[in-house]
Amino acid sequence: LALGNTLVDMYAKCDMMSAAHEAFDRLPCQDIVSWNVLLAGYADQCHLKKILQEFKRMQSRGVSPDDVTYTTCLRACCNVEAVTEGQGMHSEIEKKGFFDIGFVSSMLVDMYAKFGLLMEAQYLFDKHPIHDLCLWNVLIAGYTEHEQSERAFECLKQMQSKGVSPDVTTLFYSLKACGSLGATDKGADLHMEITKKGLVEKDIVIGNTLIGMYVKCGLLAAAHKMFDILPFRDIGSWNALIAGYDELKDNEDVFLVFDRMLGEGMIPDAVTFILLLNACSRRGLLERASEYFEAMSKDYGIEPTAEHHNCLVDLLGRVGHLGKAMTNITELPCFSD
RNA sequence: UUCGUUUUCUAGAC
Repeated sequence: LALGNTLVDMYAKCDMMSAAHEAFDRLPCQDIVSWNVLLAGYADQCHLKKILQEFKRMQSRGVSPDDVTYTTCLRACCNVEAVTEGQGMHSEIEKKGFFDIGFVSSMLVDMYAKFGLLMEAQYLFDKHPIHDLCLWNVLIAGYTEHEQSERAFECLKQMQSKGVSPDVTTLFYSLKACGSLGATDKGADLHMEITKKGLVEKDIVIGNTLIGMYVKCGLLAAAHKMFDILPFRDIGSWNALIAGYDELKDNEDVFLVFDRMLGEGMIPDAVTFILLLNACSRRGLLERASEYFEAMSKDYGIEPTAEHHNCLVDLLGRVGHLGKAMTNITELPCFSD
């Protein structure tokens, strides 16, 4: 049975849900793990209805949900912002006494935080007996992502005073909080701490986040210096720098950064083109935008998404071509947004 | 055998 469960899990993780379901049906009997891996597959695919349906079905077959089941269902609710369903799961969790389990509670707090229901998130955090690193992180992330970075800092302080030391995730959000508050000094402190721990060498993402932090603080020179001292650079590093030049320089230097990037053999991604198109939009450069838009799919095989079209429509509107903007909108494969 | 937090873009107007 363990082997069969692994098979279902493998299909589910490859997003092959029909194969997963088939493998599931072929099992001699379905235990709690079988159901859990099936549900996890649907959770990742954002099929909430399907999940709730299977969740009911497992119970009607006499299998009662465990802590893993609830964490999975919460993740599904979180993914599709299903507040009511999430609250329903929450009350079942409390009734069955699963709340104290670390995985369950951090998912629960994370869900409420992502919904922007931070009072509820904080309340649950406070009443939880054990504040592990992950529970702190979801709370800090919640405050940071909802314009309450001061509170994020308070949490960070409290966390450290309780002897829990920040990990990479904590530092990501702390840097983000510095950015949105323009807290340059705090940012520089964190930078030192990160350097001391040798994390810049270990994790490119943290270096990229530092670039972003300096940009948000309006310090382009510092951002550029950070970029220069990175041990190596990925597309995220370049994108962060391009974003910085876009935001902090009114001239066309941002395009020079892009050219330099190409010169160094880095391949742009979808985000790069959103940045470039936005940069053109702000500067009213219709010609250049059209060139980038064309090059994107032609030279790099990146299919334009709604975001890319948004940039173009915005630009067309800005330079007074509302008619063309309309044409662009109506020509979209789908105009759901 | 199954579960939790992880960077880079996300405007404009007021």
